[in-house]
Amino acid sequence: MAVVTERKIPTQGQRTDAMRARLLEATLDLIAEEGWAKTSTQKICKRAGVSRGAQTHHFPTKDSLLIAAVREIVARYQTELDAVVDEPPGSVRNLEDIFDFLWTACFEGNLLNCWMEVMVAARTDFALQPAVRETDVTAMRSMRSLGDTCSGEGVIAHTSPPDLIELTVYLLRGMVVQTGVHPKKEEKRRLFEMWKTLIFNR
Amino acid sequence: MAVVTERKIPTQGQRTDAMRARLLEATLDLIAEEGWAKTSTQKICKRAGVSRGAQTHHFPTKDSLLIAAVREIVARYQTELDAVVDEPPGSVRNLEDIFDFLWTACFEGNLLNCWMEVMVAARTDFALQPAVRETDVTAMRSMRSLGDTCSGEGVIAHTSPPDLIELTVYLLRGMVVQTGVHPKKEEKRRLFEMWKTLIFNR
DNA sequence: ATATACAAACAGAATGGTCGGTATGTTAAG
DNA sequence: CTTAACATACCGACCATTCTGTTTGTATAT
Repeated sequence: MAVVTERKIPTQGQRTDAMRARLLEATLDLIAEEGWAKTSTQKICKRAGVSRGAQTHHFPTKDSLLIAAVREIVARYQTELDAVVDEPPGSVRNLEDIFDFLWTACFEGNLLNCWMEVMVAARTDFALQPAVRETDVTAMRSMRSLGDTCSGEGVIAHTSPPDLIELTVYLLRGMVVQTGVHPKKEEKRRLFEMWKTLIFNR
Repeated sequence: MAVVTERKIPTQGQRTDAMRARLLEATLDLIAEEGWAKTSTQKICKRAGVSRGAQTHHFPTKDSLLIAAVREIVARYQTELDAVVDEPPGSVRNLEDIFDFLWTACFEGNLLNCWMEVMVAARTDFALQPAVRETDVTAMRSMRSLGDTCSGEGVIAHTSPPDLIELTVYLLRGMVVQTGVHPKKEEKRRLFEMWKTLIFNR
């Protein structure tokens, strides 16, 4: 009844949060390392150090766990995005800098690899498709909006910064998939610089 | 021993060829419809109307069948490519026409969907990776070489037609993956036209 | 006759889901 | 404050299904 500021034993809410976080972390690791298809609930439990009973308690079905993982992926990506938005507070952003951020966000870490796994899987998994479509639409909208407030330098007729950003996102996604089997990153970097040249250096 | 020109009963070579073709056809259909992960040997046999014994005879392991399917996919794509190369015999090709061909080759049929399934799967499937890498490299080389003999119009400093083609391939691959969960093809078409504008109309 | 093409049954492993049981946390009455 | 009643967290085993690969047997082509 009295206000208890410190707790020695974890409350149930904390326990659920911790358990869900551990399961999601293991799920994302497995998707990144072994791919979507080989990610089974049993492996997830083993990796997370969680009993199968606990997993089924928090996520009754495999789909519910995977959908939660999908949302976790885009949530983390959105976090990276927000950090960029807030970095220069109020300053005018450079479209070229946004391109470079998209590049690093694509090739640092394995979030994008996870996301490509998810998108390809969702094409033929109708239970997964709504969540993937919804999250991808909002993420794409966030990235496009990065171009709303940037300076208009390098803009050519009939091209808007948001459209250029979306184009770049597709380009980078195509690159990152191919990198999975043929990791020549420098070659991709060269082509990406050429793409920037086409836009900015006329 | 005598030369037999007509055969009422199929020779063994014909039988094997027909059986392998049926199995590969069913495999490609399944990859396109249900995705790589859900493509099992049992479903393949059922769809091809082939007993499991026959399948294991021609493809002792699942990997051998899938690798054959991988090669079949690029072989069919290469066929489409060759048709374009031979179409205007000796004439100078237009780079913009090549772009349009890449677009249609990407969004007509489901070969590209199959290929994206394969590439994503190969990232974490080391048994598959060599075949996928090899076939992808040769296919990319073929596509790049389409730009060798084309007219140089629209070429900007430090950009060569082969490089522009490779960039376009990555872009289209990123688009086709996203189309699997969000089939707004007209929007992609609009962006693709913008892409061409950036390259050709300065 | 012999090698190949095909068929069918079987084995062993892995998967996702369900279920009974136990421990721990939460709440409210005495 | 204690304690009883309840809700939630967690555990491990079981089940039916599906998977790949092997093996044994039969038919057909050479």
